[in-house]
Amino acid sequence: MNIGQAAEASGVSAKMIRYYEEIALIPPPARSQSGYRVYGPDDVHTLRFVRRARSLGFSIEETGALLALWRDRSRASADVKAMALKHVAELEEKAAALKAMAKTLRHLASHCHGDGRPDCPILDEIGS
Amino acid sequence: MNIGQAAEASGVSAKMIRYYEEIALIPPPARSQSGYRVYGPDDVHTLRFVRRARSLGFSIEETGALLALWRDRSRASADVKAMALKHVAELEEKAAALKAMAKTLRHLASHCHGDGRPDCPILDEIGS
DNA sequence: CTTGACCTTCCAATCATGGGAAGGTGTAGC
DNA sequence: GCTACACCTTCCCATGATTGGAAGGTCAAG
Repeated sequence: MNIGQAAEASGVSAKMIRYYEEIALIPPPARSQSGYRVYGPDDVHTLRFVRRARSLGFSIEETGALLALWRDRSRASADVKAMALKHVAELEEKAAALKAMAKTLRHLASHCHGDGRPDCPILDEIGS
Repeated sequence: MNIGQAAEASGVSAKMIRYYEEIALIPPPARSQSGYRVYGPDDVHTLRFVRRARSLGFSIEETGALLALWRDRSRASADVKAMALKHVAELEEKAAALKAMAKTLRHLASHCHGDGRPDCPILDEIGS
């Protein structure tokens, strides 16, 4: 299958497939006589793995590490678990930061009349 | 005061002050005879406003809009409140997305032995 | 009058992705 | 066989916010 069909089948855009190949996240696929990239089911499988890892918030570099673990049949599951839990902690930290921002801002907004008058504690507070 | 002192006083790095000026988020300051940027207390005040808006998660573009509202004494507080609440919603959406990722991953990790054996449901699930 | 801390501009890199140009290829219909 | 169109190739550029560094000018203290 060509890159467009692999994109369709994996949920990774053709652009990104080429990019992942360029940065060596995935191996270069076979080529047809005319130079077209040719993908097989295993390649699509790998691409789907990458897409899911990315959708779980892993960076491309982390995704590469996960891929290596995925392909290494002899790795210890403890390695994978450690990486996952470290990532969970990072995700929760980021989520908490965003929620703290939202909380602060919602608090400020609750003190703002929100009518036609110009006085607004939100801006007053940001600019104080 | 020079840019280094303005950076110190505002909490915005000298690099970013120059960048904000370049993209016209803030007005160009006065210049000394030798070409050094010269900042006054109002400039520092503006920079501090920018820093706080950024720390509340507003993009630079949104920060520019807030700055315009801040300087416009005749704006309606409703405009500010609407913008703030829209931003709160976006922040909460992003936080929820991160938490969903964390939850999924924590769930996967809870089913992983995390010992020396190779079988690991985390990778199995990502790659299925 | 030298040293060191500061300033200037310019250029490049980061991370992940998308957009588009210029040109080659594959296939369907006529 | 020719034409149209969808697809492929590589290459360069843009995003958003920030940091890093190089090359060179300025200022103040010793």
